[in-house]
Amino acid sequence: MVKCTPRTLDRTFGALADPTRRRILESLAHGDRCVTDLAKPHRMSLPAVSKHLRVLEKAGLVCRQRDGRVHRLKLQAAPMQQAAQWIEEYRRFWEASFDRLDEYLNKLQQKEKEKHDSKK
Amino acid sequence: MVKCTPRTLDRTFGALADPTRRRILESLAHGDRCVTDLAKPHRMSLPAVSKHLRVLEKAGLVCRQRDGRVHRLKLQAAPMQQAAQWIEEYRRFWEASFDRLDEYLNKLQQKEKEKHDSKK
DNA sequence: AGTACATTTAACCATATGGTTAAATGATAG
DNA sequence: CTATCATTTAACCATATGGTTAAATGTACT
Repeated sequence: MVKCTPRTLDRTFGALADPTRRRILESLAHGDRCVTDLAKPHRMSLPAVSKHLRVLEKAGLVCRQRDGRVHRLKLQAAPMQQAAQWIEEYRRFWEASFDRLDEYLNKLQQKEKEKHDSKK
Repeated sequence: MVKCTPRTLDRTFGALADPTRRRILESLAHGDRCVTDLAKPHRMSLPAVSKHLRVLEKAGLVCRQRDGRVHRLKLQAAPMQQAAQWIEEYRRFWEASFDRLDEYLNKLQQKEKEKHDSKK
């Protein structure tokens, strides 16, 4: 269905591994923005943000539409789908671990209850 | 529900951004393995694999159980859940883009058909 | 034409990453 | 006790990453 080379996953996960870039994507989820606007909330220089945008662009997570001198950035979430699919393969593992956690917590609660009962 | 600091996501996505580490996780999905076994399929030295394992361990994606001189590595997929949740926020965007792709492909097909019809 | 704005490029720096080989650690086997 | 096996640590190297400031580019305004 979705073609997925390792390189693509490298770039996608790599792009998502930085908090600044994730915040940029979050901004873009609320609508297209230009570079300056995207940079505003971050305490770093414009060129730094510009670099982050290039990383996102190379990962295909963002595209850009030049409109005069302002660049309008647009979220392109499609590559995330592949990442999500990759992760999805492991769902049963974390669900299993939560089942074990549940089990553990239930046992703990049971013991507490028994202790409480024995005091009466 | 699931506590999720940015640091955690950094480490999780960062760990997943390397193909060797993803292959290691895939191995571990089939069962626990020791370091030497995990290293075998990779064309790199044991210390290199050892480093990757430490990255995975710091990200909480793997835990280790020393049994004599062999270390038994075990998959711990729980941190992936947070990553999956983060990505999930963007599902509507990639679904929207696939809708647009569908639309586009349908139009294309329609045009082809018209061309074909006019030739008759 | 000249100024101001949006953005990138260039040059640089510190630290992180991914790999190597050689040596150290720690456990097992003979 | 010694040799061997599993693994890590140390020291090193090349390249990547994430940031900076200063200069360049390209567009808009008057």
